[in-house]
Amino acid sequence: MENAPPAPALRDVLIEAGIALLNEGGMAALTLRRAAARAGVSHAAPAYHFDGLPGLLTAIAARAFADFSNRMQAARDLAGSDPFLRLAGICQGYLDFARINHGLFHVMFTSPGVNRADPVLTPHSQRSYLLLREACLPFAPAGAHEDLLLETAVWSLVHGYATLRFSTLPRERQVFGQPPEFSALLRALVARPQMPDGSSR
Amino acid sequence: MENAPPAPALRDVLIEAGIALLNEGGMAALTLRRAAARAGVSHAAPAYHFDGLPGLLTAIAARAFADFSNRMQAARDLAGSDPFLRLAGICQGYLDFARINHGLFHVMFTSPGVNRADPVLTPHSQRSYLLLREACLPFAPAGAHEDLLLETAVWSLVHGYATLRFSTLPRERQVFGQPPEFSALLRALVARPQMPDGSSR
DNA sequence: ACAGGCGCTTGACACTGTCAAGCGGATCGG
DNA sequence: CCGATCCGCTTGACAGTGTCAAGCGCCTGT
Repeated sequence: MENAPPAPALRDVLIEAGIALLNEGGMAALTLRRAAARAGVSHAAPAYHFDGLPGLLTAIAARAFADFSNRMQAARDLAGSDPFLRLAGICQGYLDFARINHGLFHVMFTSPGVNRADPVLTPHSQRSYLLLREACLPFAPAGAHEDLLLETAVWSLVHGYATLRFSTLPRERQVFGQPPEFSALLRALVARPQMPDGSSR
Repeated sequence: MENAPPAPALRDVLIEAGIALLNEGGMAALTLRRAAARAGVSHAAPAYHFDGLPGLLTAIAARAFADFSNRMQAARDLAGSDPFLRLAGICQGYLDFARINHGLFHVMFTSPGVNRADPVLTPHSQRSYLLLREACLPFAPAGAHEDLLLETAVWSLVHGYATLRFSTLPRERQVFGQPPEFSALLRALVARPQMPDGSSR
């Protein structure tokens, strides 16, 4: 009578248990057996819902991309109406997510085992890219509906910055000197006067 | 009498066995026991030379950074004397390495377990960064001996491009449309007239 | 000749992913 | 109301993994 949970609950519980393990102990702590134990089920239960460890990783990546998109979208909407500030907001959401969720970020982009062509995952990752693409649109050459070069440049720049800044290198002081803020890099890349109203920043 | 190998030979053999495993079967194929078997020694031999699996990964990363630097340097020297072409050569070497050596690239930058503060590793990774920094120097504002912003931007751009292009996404057709060549992205970033002789390309 | 240590082996342990078999309860056809 | 079916999960086993302690052989220095 009362609204029964339509989707199997254990599946979601296992995903959240996996994310918790990832946040606590990094990639090495994420284990099918540990996720099962944390969910209070037997050690082989995850194999029924996911196709092995890659399946769990893929499901975690899908959920992570959803949160990732939400964070970018929220930061963009908070930035107001200026096109550059909106794009910078997207990037700030990107970087905040990478800084706060090391483990999830690693699973999403660089962990082997994730099936990045999974039909459940791809809509979420595409939504992330579309948010960035949309924010790049005001800087497209004429009235074009895309600027593949700018998209790729911003996407590469923010992803590389996030990786080098938060993921691979130990803490701060990673390479040489204090690294500049990202918005300065973005401004160096997006300094073209194609804005609709002509405002220069 | 004859020149005896001064350094322990097994250590290097294990490193090369690990690299071979990495190239053949990716990250999942790299195992202490398999590297030992391929080197023809017992399963616990690697533990003597390296501090566990992280130690082997770190040693592999050190050697990989050396090859990485050599490749960038060779591509730069082949590019002639034009500053932009030299910087583009560095980046081309960077991207070629990432394209050809998926596994090593992953170990160098994003694999957990590598001790990136290891005193054997850091000189090699710093040499890589110094090559890029040096190639950025002609574009520094005045006669400055560094341009931290440009360095970080180029480093982030090329690393993000390499990651998104060769590593995370399945094959080609990864995002939307055919991605532009990297040199176009680089040109969008490095379009400032600070060149010593004033030539615009 | 003898002590010592370096380089490696042997054997064991806990832990991992994966598979086959089985079980319990809900659902449904008769 | 009964029995079959099937979903969701458990149980038990297996090979493979990293790691550790103990030990062995050989080479070196004294």
